[in-house]
Amino acid sequence: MTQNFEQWCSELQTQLSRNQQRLTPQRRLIASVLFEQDGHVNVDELHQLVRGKDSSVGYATVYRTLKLLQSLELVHTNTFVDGTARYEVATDDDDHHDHMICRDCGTITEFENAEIERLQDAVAERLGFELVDHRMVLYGRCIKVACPNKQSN
Amino acid sequence: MTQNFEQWCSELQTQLSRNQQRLTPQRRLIASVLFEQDGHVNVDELHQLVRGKDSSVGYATVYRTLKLLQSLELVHTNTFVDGTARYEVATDDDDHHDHMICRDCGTITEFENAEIERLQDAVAERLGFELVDHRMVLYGRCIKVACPNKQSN
DNA sequence: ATCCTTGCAAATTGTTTGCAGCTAG
DNA sequence: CTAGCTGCAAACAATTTGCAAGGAT
Repeated sequence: MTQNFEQWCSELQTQLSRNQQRLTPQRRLIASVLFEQDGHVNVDELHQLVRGKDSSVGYATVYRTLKLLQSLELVHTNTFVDGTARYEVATDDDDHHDHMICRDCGTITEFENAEIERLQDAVAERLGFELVDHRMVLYGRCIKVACPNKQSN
Repeated sequence: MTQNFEQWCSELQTQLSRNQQRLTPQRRLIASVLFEQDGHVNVDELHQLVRGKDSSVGYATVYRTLKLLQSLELVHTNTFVDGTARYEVATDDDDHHDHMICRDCGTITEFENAEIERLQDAVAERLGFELVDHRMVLYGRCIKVACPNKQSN
């Protein structure tokens, strides 16, 4: 996480005004909550959190804002185990990361691996493609008896 | 594809009877259509194909059968571009493959890369996990001007 | 006979959209 | 003012489930 909220948000601001769109209080709030969350929240969780600060914000606005942020490439989305899309702030393009998920407790751990990314490029090239993006998710179990990340749910 | 339908289906048969479940004509039909399809069909497409051979088979049965096959690890599921789950026959565990999708025409190409798999294992171990499974999807564009795999849809 | 399975339709779930009122610029 | 935005509720789409009838052992 190499940026702070203000930097990221002013980028948002810029992008929006470029298209005659507005940085409304709701959008700013949703963005800030998502940013400080810094995890992989789904719409429902995000909506709960946002409502904690402004109970008038509607579900649809959260959806629409996320879709907006996504189209501006300011957030990334991933659909992991359950069917729900999960969102996370997109930082600098370079530090792309992937995810490792514990089959026992569902905890999502991030990691980066430049070597794998190199090989992905090589694979794509061999297949005659220019690699644009990728998604990689590893599923596993903690080696320890009790998963150290075990959560209540 | 290292197996033929009969081999795969008798495995299914075995698994089913072990749980007092039955290999009904519908299940066999759905399985066979999925097998010969050997692609990445979604439920709707599969249902259409099945209906072509037996118009009485219901939508829910296709869903239930796929879920069943999935739980027996005889099919794998992946959700690519559109929101719909796509299914493919799981052959021997060893020849796991991943997917490369063309952003232009949506064609799904399969590939295997042992080197990447090795690195995935290494990453998981470093994070303190025993790697159980993974999903990797590469998104790209054909280098050629006109995508050779271009499809109508 | 028992109990798994089916087909249908209704119910759920996650997400999108239409619209009238509201609001930032 | 006047687009763009919001909240609500209704609409959608993918998938699941309840149930009565059908079928295999």
